[in-house]
Amino acid sequence: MTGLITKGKAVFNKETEYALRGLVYVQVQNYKGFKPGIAEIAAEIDAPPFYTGKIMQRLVKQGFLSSIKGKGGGFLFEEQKPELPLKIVIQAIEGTKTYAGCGFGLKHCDEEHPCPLHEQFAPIRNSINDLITLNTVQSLARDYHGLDNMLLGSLRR
Amino acid sequence: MTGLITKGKAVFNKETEYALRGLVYVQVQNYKGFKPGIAEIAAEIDAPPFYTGKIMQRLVKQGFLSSIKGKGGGFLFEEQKPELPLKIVIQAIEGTKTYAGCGFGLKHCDEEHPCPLHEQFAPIRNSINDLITLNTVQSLARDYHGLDNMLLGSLRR
DNA sequence: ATATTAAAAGACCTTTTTGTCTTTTAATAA
DNA sequence: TTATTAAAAGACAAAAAGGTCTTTTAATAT
Ligand code: FES
Ligand code: FES
Repeated sequence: MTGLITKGKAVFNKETEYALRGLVYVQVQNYKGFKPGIAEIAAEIDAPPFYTGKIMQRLVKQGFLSSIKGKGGGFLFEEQKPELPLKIVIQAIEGTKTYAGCGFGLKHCDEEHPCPLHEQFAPIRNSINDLITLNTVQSLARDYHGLDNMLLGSLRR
Repeated sequence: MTGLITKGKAVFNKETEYALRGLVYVQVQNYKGFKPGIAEIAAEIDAPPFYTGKIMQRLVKQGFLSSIKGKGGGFLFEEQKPELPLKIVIQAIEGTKTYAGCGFGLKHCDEEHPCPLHEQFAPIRNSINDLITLNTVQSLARDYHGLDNMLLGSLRR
């Protein structure tokens, strides 16, 4: 039997999660003067190493960050580049229609053609959009300042 | 090349969308005294007919609604049953952890171990949970009262 | 130059999701 | 009883997501 009672869905897909965590980790290390490599990134963000490599390479190809091959190489953000909103990354991976459509799955979503969920759902969707627009890889990396581990017990004050 | 720039992700997966729309459509028709069949449901909710059949059957097996075989048959909600919150359906299909975890994909999500998104994300997640807990198949069906088409131009007043 | 290091490219594979279709079972109608 | 109708069951398959691994390319160090 397939379908009912599966594992449970996250907000973003795995590739997006790994990409976001990877980018933030790179920026955290960059702020400390380091350029992490794939093996280190994968270990620190708890992602499959080879898959992490593939994802990081895609991000470089998209121009989100730079990489250096060979000894002493790794990944880094060019300092002159503007901050990178999470939304840009998410949409590059999941498509531009992410969190833009009707929660009920209808073709059109607007005030003229609202589904029964629209009034309650639209503000939530707007909040999500604000969240991923206002937060950047850099702002999250700054939040991690001074922490040695991204994965557990992060921002306790 | 795979991965970057895909189609775009909806809030729920397809099976969940079809299930929710199908259930609401059945309830709308029940309120009018009809018991729709698979072909009609699929057409009205804009879903693949065979897949719709499979999904409706799973929902029956889960006990969310009843079905009657043979001539004059179709799907119906037993009137004595309590209203069915969307969340129950969603979790039966997508798993109980849906919209429960960290938006950043971390293993733990609580006030003691917040990721940099937690403070902004947790209230949004709570709103989503409220939305799918408070709205039921029946409440949405009542919202559709008097409408002949679930798919376009629905609740204009 | 040569060896070493590390990312890039890309082939390949597994699992999950989504979807199709045929056969079987149960109900009703003639 | 027989034909018809419609859901149930389940095999099968295509597409997408997730993941692995090998080979190639580019940089550095000796
Ligand atoms: S029409 Fe459904 S959320 Fe806007
Ligand atoms: S810890 Fe990330 S959302 Fe709560």
